[in-house]
Amino acid sequence: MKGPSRSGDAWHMPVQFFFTQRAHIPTMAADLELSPAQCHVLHLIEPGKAVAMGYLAEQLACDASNVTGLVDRLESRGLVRRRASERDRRIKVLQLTPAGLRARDMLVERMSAPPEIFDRLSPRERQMLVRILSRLLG
Amino acid sequence: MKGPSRSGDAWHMPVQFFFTQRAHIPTMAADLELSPAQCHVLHLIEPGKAVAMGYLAEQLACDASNVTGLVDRLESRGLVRRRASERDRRIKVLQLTPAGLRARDMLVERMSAPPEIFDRLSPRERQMLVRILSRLLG
DNA sequence: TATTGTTATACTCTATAACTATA
DNA sequence: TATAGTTATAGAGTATAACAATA
Repeated sequence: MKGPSRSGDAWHMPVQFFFTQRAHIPTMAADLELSPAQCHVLHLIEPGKAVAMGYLAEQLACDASNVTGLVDRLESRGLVRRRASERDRRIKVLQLTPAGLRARDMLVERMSAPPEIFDRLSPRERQMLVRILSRLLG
Repeated sequence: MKGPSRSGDAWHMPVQFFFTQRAHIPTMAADLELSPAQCHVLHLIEPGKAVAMGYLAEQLACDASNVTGLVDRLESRGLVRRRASERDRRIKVLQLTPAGLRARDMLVERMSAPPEIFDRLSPRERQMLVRILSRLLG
């Protein structure tokens, strides 16, 4: 593919980037003995914070029943802890266990620097990438 | 989250970007009556080109048996065509049908400009994004 | 004998619908 | 009555192992 000339081509590049990244996930996840969906859940639970099941369903854009199964498996492996909220006992809140935090750290580490291609960016390009992606993420 | 100060933080932004994009896929795919995996396959089959099943397994980083099922479902919906290669009849090659091409075009269109946030980038930032992602993709 | 793709099997992911507990 | 999460069920995604056809 030639260098894009029309400004519209810029829109296609994130698509390419997404699918390329997506292809890396199964192998990376398998190394951590996780599924891609479980990786996504771990990433959504920020260290030291408690999040509700419903929040995960919202962020994953999936049905709540799905979250139940995902959390079942993560909990059975000791990566997250599930307990009823004190304010509203219908709500179940989740927290990373120490093992879950380690898994999440490895995950971000692996995904952050998967191939060496990042080294090919200059410091200025890295800075620019952060700025642009920040704006794309709102 | 504050703006990143250490250079290492730059690595986290693509991770954040990936999972944010991943969360958009199920809804977008459902609108096209496709699964995320089927979207990935369609994206890998470039218009007018024939690709082998094995190539897809390689690009998806998944087992070949998996590709059989994915292609079965895409073929049964008339989005791809599967035939034996003439040079080596062990190899099955795939091509988009006209319907498959339309689906792929809609897919890229939807993923390329999902939210209006792209408008917030200056022309120079867009250009920079293309250049940086091009290098990240090799 | 080696390679490409398929089939058989088992588990995970996912949505829909019905259900339980709490509000 | 409404909401948060679970359970039951079914279809799709995924890996492993055994297999068929071709080379």
